[in-house]
Amino acid sequence: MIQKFQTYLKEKAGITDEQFYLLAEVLSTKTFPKGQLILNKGEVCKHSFFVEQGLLRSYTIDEGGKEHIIQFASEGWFMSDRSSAYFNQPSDFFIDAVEETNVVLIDQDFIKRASTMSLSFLQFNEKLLQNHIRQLQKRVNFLLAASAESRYLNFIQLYPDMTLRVPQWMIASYLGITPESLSRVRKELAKKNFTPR
Amino acid sequence: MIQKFQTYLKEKAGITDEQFYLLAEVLSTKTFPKGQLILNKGEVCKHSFFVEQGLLRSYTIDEGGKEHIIQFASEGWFMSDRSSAYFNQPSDFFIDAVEETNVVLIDQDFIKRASTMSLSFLQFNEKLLQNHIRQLQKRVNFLLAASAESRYLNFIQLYPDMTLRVPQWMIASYLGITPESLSRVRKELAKKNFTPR
DNA sequence: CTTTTTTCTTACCATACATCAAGGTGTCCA
DNA sequence: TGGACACCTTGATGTATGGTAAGAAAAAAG
Repeated sequence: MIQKFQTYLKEKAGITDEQFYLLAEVLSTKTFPKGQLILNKGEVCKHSFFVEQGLLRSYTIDEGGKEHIIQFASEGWFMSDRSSAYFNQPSDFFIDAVEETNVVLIDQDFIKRASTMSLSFLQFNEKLLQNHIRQLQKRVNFLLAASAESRYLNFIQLYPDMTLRVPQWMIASYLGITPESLSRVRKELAKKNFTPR
Repeated sequence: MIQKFQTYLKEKAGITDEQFYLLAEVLSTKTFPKGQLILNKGEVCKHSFFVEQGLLRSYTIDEGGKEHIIQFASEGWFMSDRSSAYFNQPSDFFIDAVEETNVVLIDQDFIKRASTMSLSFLQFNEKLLQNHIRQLQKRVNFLLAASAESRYLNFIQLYPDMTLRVPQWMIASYLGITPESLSRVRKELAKKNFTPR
């Protein structure tokens, strides 16, 4: 199943159906059951995963054994350890499937082919990187500046779908607080008659 | 003064002296006195600044009037609001000069010319973006996972020069703690006979 | 369905870090 | 050269968030 990916590339990167047909040679898909580990820390990340259906997360584990979620990716998003793939270095983090997930596997070969084939793909790729930087910078700023409560409010505004699909303790981990604290934050918000959804 | 920039481009991006000569047309330099505001929040960032000499910082200011430092840039580093420049959007943050600073002004025109002129420049540019992402991701991870003390230790290890040139309250701001807390963290480290430098 | 496991909540207490306030040290420059 | 100003330190106290533990609720498994 690579439909969404094809549509995505057509809309965002100007890849025609003919071009996609040629590129598809080096594409494959894979389905991971819920909970499946996809990238282990220390491994070199060989692929970027485009999520057709399902939900992935990347995370680190600290010395105390605590998980810290770096990123989620649901339908129409990419997941990868970019640094690991690009610099061919062991990955700093783990990737696994939060739900059963169907992905398109994208390797360096695909990127090269697509870049040579289409200028707009090259530009699209840069745009992806620029967007990633912007998103990370905003997150750093929030972690520096905002309270647990406003980080949570920001999260549910940015990712309303995640809020419904992901267990709360993962959201807490993404926000940099404990599940207990998030529970308390939500209780406080409820008091102030805040209703999500 | 654009010597360092020329050397930098030669070494890192494979730009020859002849190429540089051609590109230099669209370059200019500027010197900012200590404390000078270079980019105001809300302005569109038109340039990337290559620091020849001196030190810049970018930061946000929250509703409470508190500053949060996003990044430092000393000799041989770039400073910019990439997102603002790339997406032509108002900047989210401020940039100013921590010391008197001499910069090379780089605009989109330069990037375009250099990219057309040299494939290796194009690649170099992507590498810059990839590096930026890696650095930001590590920072997010530290903010999620590490205590004030270990964030500080990490900082002085990564940026020993900054530690000497930048007032402590700015380091505290970068780390996401108050100057008072940083002072106490240092006191504790001194007790454990930790000696920087 | 019933059982088992995971997730969420709540209460109590602990702690890291913030805030406020004051005093000390250095640096700049009039 | 002396005082204004920026920076750093320290102490007393406050607060947001963490840790632990237990039970409730929900979800997954059998």
